Amino acid sequence: MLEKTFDPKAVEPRLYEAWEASGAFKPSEDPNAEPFVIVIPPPNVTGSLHIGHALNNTLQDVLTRFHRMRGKAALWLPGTDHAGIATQMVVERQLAAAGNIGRRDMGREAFVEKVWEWKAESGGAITNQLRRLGASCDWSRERFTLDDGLSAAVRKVFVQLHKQGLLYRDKRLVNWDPQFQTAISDLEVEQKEVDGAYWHFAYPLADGVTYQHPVEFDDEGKPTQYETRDYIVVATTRPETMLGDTGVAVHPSDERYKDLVGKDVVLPIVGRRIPIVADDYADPTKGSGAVKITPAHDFNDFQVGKRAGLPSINILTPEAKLNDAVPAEYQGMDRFAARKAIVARAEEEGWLKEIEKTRHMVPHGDRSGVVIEPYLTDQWYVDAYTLAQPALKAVENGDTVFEPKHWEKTYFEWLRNIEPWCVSRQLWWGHRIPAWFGPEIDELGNPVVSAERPFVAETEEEIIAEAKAFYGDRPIKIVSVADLTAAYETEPGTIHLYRDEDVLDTWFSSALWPFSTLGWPEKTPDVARFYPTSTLVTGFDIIFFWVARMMMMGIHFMGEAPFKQVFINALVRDEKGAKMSKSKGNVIDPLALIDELGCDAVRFTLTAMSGQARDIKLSKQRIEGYRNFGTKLWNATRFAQMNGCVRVEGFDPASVTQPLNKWIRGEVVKTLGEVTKAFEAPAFDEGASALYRFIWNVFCDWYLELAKPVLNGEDEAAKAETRAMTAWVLDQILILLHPVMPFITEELWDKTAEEGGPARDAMLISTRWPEMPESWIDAEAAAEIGWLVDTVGEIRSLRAEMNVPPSAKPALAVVGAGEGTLGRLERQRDLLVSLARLGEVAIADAAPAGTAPVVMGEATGALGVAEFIDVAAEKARLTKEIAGHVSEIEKTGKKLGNPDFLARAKPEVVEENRERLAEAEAAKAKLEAALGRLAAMG
RNA sequence: GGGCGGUUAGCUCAGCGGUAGAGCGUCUCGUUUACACCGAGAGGGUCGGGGGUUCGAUCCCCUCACCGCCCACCA
Repeated sequence: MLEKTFDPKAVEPRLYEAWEASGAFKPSEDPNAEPFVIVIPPPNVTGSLHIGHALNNTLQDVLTRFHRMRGKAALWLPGTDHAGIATQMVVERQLAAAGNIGRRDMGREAFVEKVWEWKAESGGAITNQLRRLGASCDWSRERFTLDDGLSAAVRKVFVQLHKQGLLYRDKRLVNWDPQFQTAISDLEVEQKEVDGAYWHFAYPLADGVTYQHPVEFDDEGKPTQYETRDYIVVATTRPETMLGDTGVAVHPSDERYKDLVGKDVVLPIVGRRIPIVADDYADPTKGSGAVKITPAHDFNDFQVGKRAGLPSINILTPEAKLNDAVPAEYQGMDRFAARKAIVARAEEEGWLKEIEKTRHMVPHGDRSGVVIEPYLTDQWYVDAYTLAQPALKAVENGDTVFEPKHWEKTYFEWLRNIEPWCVSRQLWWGHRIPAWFGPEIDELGNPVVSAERPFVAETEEEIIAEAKAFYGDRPIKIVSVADLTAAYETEPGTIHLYRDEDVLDTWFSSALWPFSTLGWPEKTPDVARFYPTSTLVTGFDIIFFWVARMMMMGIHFMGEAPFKQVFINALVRDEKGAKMSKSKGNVIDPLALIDELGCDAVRFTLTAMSGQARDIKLSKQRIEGYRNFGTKLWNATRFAQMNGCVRVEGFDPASVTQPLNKWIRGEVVKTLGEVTKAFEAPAFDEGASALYRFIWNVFCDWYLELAKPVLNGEDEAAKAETRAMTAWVLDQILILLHPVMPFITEELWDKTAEEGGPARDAMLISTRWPEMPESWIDAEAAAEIGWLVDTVGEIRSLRAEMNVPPSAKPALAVVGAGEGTLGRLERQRDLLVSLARLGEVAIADAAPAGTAPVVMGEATGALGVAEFIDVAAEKARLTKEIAGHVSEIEKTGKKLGNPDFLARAKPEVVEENRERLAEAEAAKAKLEAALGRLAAMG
């Protein structure tokens, strides 16, 4: 006999092990089985499971289990990401906290060693947590972005893209993170609104030039008064950048400055003469209309500088301190200290014209949190524009479909405006770029050590070969950067190549995930069988970072989009709707919830709430509700057990004769259809609610209650049929619920087999999803049980309203029953008596005195409640009910009285309304008759 | 500035062209041998405002308001 409640803690680890040991997590090797493939969004290898992972992975597991049960070769491929910058940051912090020397002092090799140590220490945590979630991943195929196979894929992709001209080295402005001292991509920049100011500076004109500047205007905005100026005003939010100014731009059509174009200003502090240029970028309506140009430290200015032929002067070190390109007194000064110093000096020297306080957006590194500097460096770029075109097309033409569909707009928006992707990072933890540099060759064929020439190949042998082709007969040697200077001196005739120090953006390797994990570039059976994958389940926050890039790389290298469907799941928030964060302390730990309420409850909650394609506000109360749902199922099974509802070998649901059993059979068919459709879509919430409704509100509330009198009755045939049916329905419930609540269902699958009946062929996880014919839905049985349920509901409601004590068993007289109703009444009499707690049930010609009316379809029941009747209360009740019918009659009557409605509405709608009107009129008549009798009595 | 999403019962949300729904909470009743992590019943909404289309609008269109998010923007 089952315990009173399910004990998840005792069961979960045991079942998980049993599943894994059985090989159920591996895809079927049946060559005829259609593949169903999901690649996991790889969590950070050193991370731990948060509620967002729990949601995302629950949905993936629901899909995987569902399709596995449907007979597909289901593969859920797990793995982890090395998460370059994030992991490096964690380890650096740990080193600092432990009072260790920093990474730069430690050196690259030692530092990377430390990171691997940290990975070894904490790397298993996240995958073990996925196991606790019940994730049925094929662990035998687990991958890590830095393992050998994936690293080979990364090298191959880098080299091929380079060969195809889709990956190149370029000197341009990048988003520079001064804390990590690396370039980051546009996506890793977060705009934050901060308090700032526009500082208006007067730059003096060179050579004594002056001009007339308008200072007063009439109503039409025409200048009425001018003043003579020997300076031009520019405004900036970053005063320190003025040290790098190489020009001032005005709009070509700006009358105010027309005569100044071509003239110079003398840059204060620096004393450099810089030209005033005309450029469309300058907006006459903003500020003074003149804008200072710092090509080396501003993205717009860089473009202006290019067009106007202005030089770029870099004034910053990688730490964002002023470098030796600025006057000595500012060298080595931090950028923010320099800002203050320059403003102070401007004020002192009288060229600070105005300070305009403002709030504006400033770029910050999403990991470091520090202000990003545009910085001029050599980096590797991917030609994202070219790769984006087929990726756009694949979604436009439906090869890949987003669910919900509106996310496609987001995807399109980004890809249509895509910029070159900077993929090199000045970090140590990641895939080292397979590029080596040698000296450039001048016109005379002599090496120029000061100019780098890149060679790109997968191996050093290939590099040497390429270098030979380029440098001719000279001896060629690969050395480390550290040894480079010494090598030049000791081996002057030799060409020295050294490897690029940088690593690749983490997302570069993630972009290959759907095929690199299958073994590509090797031609493995997995690549052939499992690419492209079926559904990607992920959050909208990484559509750009990851989804779009996988689409680009997948199509480019595999010739086919990596997924047929992209399911975007919501973001989980706390119950007040706030984003969870450690600093706010509102983080919900899924593992704590699993400990407390069981994995199944957490999974069901997340599944049920996943319909919200935006925010999920998670509350513990909700999870408790679904824990209760599990208990309900547990106890229903327990009830079945207590009543000998054992599975019967060869039982055929088509053979049942009892209306009750025919009815529940039809309900099972309907539920199977709903759940199957929902998980195929997928529309997880719909599947969850169909299951919940059927199991609790249909099976427990009605079928089992209606089965009780049968199981306690004398009719042995009906009893046997109902027992077998109950066991069968329970089996179907376990199967349908298994993808969402795998543990409790598997446990019950096992326990119910202990009570006798045929042995189980397999664990539930490996059991096939059923198929049932529509013909199992019996309309007559459904109508009969529907009638019974309605009648019971009516009587219960009436009893409650009239305060009939639960122990009282009033008689029921049925008036006006036709042939059909009499038959139903005969067949369902026992159940009606039992569920409505009635005494005698008789057929009568008229309602006896002292009864209250009950609508029973065409017939009327007269419930003998004389002793409980409070005439006034009953009058009020009847009057209220009649009023309800009257408003219904009015509404429907009005509709049916409208010729336009009759002419234009669909016939079935008109018919439905006619029926509704007739029913309401009949019910009203019955109740009015009862009210009349009551009046006569009272 | 551009875009996306939202506004339905006290709360959290379904529904998305033909009688307004669920869960939780609230109130009343209940020791009917599965379950109090339960059962029975009840109350509770002019579906954000205003227009329009339609025989009919919570649902489609327009518009306004408010909330949230994404992208762009540091003169």
